[in-house]
Amino acid sequence: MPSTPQILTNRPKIGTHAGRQPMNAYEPVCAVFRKYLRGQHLKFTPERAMILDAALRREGLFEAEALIADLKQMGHRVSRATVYRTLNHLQDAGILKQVFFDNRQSYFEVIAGRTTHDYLICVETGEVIEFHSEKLRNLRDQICKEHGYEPISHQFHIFGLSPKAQKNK
Amino acid sequence: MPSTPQILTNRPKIGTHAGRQPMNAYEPVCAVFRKYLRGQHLKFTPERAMILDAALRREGLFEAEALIADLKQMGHRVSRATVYRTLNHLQDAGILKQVFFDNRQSYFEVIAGRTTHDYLICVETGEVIEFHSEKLRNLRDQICKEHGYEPISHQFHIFGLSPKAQKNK
DNA sequence: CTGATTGCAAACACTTTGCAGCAGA
DNA sequence: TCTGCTGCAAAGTGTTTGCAATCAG
Repeated sequence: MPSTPQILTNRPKIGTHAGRQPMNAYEPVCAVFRKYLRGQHLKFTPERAMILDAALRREGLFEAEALIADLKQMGHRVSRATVYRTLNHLQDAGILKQVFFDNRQSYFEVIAGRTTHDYLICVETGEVIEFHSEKLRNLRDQICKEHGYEPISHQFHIFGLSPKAQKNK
Repeated sequence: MPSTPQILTNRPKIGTHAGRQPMNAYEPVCAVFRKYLRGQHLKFTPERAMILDAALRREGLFEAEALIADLKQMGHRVSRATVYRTLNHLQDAGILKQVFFDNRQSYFEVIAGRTTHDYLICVETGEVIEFHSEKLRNLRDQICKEHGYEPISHQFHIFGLSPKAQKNK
């Protein structure tokens, strides 16, 4: 385990990696995470910092396995178990959202400091398009109100045929 | 395997069962299924008939395991494998829809001859409320149009706190 | 110091698959 | 008859868990 004490509040230093551009500033989100951990009497560890960092470098949806691969490629040795455990904490902290598309695995998406997305999935080609709709959000809140629910999050997946798939028919 | 030849086009006779009221006429949906099977050069078997029947007696969401339990309680011996295989066919035939809520299992819902639902899920109590929104459907079609997609189906899950859960806070 | 954390491997739970015998069409 | 179907048990897979050693606060 690399020796990275409080420095981890800054983005962990890594070698060349997967070539994804950082989408979020690491520091502010890390602060959120640390605050959450403190509130839960949990600890901020180098492993958790690395996992958060790797997640923030991702764009759009990703699977736990992909994150594990990223970490390995960055030269970080973190066990699967720790990644899964941390992903749950990041979710509870409101930094990640877990998305369910199929029954084989779940996906994650960074939500802290980003606009949330919904998905258009092509059932033929597997293409996934992200979109954001204010109308949808309003509709969601309205539906919650009608049932006395307090909205927390939602998932809206549309399955259909992409233009490409339609052409191939 | 009970001897139930073409009679299976009518609802299979079963003993007392879970006490759920049949929601769909069996015959018309069975006709759809048989047509689908014929088109795919697949066969209509007593097992498939029983599974379809059990599914149609269900209301709202159900898990594969629940269906297997229903079948057992009805005194039908059908293997897990056959149930899973048949659920896939029923989906392809447009009779069932598979729903993904969590990463542990998938759920199913009968859609043939029923209005489709979306769900409000309480993250505290696990309560699930079904609702239907024409507005949502229109929004879905509009979003598809914008991206050149041809809509097939969708899933809209809202996670939040039910009135009961809010009180407990 | 003390309780939370980590890695490892085993355990889990749902689902899929290979195969030999059976049975719709 | 000719495929497809069934049940069984084994294999798969993503995820979780128990445990002993380790570490953050």
